[in-house]
Amino acid sequence: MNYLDELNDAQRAAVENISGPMMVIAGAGSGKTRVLTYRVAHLINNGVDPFGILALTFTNKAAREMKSRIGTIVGDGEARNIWMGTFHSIFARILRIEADHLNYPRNFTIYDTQDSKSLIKDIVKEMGLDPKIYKPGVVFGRISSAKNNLISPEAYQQNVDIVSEDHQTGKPKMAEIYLQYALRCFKAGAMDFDDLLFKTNVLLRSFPDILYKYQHKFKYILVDEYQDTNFSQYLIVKQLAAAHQNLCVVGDDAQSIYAFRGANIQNILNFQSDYPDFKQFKLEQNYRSTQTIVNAANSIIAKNKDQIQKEVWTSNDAGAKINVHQSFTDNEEGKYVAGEIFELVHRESKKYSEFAILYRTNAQSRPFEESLRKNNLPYRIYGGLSFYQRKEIKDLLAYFRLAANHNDEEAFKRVVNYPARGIGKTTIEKLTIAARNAEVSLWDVLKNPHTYKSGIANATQGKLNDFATMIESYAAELNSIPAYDLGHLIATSSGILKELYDDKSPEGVARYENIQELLNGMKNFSDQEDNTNPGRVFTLSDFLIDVALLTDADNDDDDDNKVSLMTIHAAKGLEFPVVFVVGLEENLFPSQLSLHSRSELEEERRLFYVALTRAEQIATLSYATSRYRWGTLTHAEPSRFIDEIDEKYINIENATRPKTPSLDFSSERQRFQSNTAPLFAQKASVKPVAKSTAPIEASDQGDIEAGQEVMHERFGKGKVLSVEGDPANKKATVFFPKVGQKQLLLRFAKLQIL
DNA sequence: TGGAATGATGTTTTT
DNA sequence: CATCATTCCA
Repeated sequence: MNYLDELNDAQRAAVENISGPMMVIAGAGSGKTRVLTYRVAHLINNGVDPFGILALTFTNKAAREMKSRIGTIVGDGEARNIWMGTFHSIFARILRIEADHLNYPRNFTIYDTQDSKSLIKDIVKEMGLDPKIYKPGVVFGRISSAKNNLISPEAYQQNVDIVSEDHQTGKPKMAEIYLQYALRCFKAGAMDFDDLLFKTNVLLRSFPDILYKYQHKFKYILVDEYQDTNFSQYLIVKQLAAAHQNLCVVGDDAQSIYAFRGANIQNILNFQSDYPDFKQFKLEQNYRSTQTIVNAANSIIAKNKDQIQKEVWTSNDAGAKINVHQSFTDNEEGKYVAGEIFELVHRESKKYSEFAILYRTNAQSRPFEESLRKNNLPYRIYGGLSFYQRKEIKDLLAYFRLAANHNDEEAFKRVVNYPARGIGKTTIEKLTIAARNAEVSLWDVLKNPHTYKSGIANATQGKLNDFATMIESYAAELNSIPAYDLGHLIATSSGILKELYDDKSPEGVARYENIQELLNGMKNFSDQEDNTNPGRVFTLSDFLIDVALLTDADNDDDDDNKVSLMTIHAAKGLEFPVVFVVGLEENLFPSQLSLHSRSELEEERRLFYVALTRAEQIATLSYATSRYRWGTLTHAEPSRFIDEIDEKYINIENATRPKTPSLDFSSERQRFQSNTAPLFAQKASVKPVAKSTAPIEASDQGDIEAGQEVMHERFGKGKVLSVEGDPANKKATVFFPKVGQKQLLLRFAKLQIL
């Protein structure tokens, strides 16, 4: 049981508390994952059946990693049987098992956001409403938040407050759209992301025997990132935990950053009233970051009103001050960050994977990509347009989906005429009209043109029949041959592969490669071994169950040595030695959409807190005074969040002369900027701070040879062991008592001979 | 019916 | 500035 020795008192207490309701408030970097992992292992070591443990995480990746770490303690065989995954994937699994209770097919389709919006667009059009008023994104958001608050279409329609609100915003038909949307999803045998939680609630509420079954199946329930659960998730957990009350929730109110999608911070604050006899554990010691970073982060979060009192502290070194860097444009910001990374890599032999660039919005990644590429710095972008959202991938997946579920209309519309097979707009229109009149699916009309009087010409009906025959031939193999074999067959015989192969444009080539990549992934999927069931064939049906809920973060090539670029949301739960938080400008971070209310601004502030606390050793904050936004150059003010950090933790890097009306954005300009005008001239609260340490005068690199004592800016005193390489690229191996042996390029390392 | 050209339109964050 | 969507032409 030596794993208990690896825990501090608070962590250990949480791990050893086996039964009853409990809440762990875990400050940033306080070893939350370790506690969760060890707690599950501890349960199993104390005789709890892994099949009876339900552990809900925020990402599939987190679940996978946790499972394998538990496996190293209790054995993989045991760990595999834990029900561990995201809310969405776990309850999708349960919904498939129980689908017939809800009159859904077992192999129901999961609509992603694109599918949902496309369906809403159709509905708005069919209802003859103005798509400018009923924008798909807005309508979808409204429906989504209704579902997350467990408001059914019927309840929505009857809710006076909601309906009058819709009238006030000029969208009186919202309730009807919601109703139609739910109906069409049902007819298509599809659930959207929110349905996976909503329908789970329906299932548990409407069928007491099913509720009973899962209550007694899951004797121990753990929920990670509890601060980011919404009402729908909260109620699922509450119902499931009601019988045994062995519920452990872990979270940090200071890191709640998903209120925009319905996450309710009240869930964490209300835990006490739901479970009056609960035990609370606070993890307050931070093992991740330097004192400077921890203290700076604390000084920021202190500005928020809504929070649970806690004191995050660390016994780590003080560490370097947080640099605050100003650029003139977004492009220069990119150059600056790439330059810093280049220098740290060469001067301190850091690995690329030790760096992260974090931004507020995905659109900000471009200048960083360019600069990194120019400097030959390998990088990986997380998020953005996910692999699975690319057109070519969605197209191929749509064939899979349609084979599994002929009523999946979003898939149908996507591929019925792609690649082009002479089924045009008018034909689709005829199909649609007939389908809506008879309240059946497009597929039904296609198969029975006479019954539904589609009025489609014979020649065209022939083409439709060919299409149907093709899809049905795929369907016949769905549960028999390996996923890869059928996937490859579909990609080829549908004509998609040829279509993309013939496109020799760079984008076309990239698309072709993406399809290949998907097929490679399917090959891996098909080839996996099921230890409990040797010889099992992993079919396309199996593949489809997983694929809808996969995200980019689940791609496993993160062992490479690359700089990470991602939004702060995507960085949650991760940590890096060196972090750049970029684009710290008013109206960008905090986002201008958040400025209307205190609670939204507080969420932005928590987001900033999350960003800063990702850093272990070095954190740099960066902003530009102007940047391209929707095509035009716009002026930007430094973010208020910079002002909010206690100034003793930051180091304002480059003072600049006052802004001039005539803007010259050439990079040359940086050379002029050494002048004296204080940064934030118009913001009285922050004053420029002198550099904490005098820069070390670099000695002429030619003089450095083995045996000498040298001084390094960051590593301190050291001894040169050897020097090698051609004169322009001399590399020295230096031993520093503080940090050990390092290889340094003399071109970059500012070494001073002592 | 299909493809190319032109216009409008929009940027928060994600399972 | 990009993507998308609609329109226009062959």
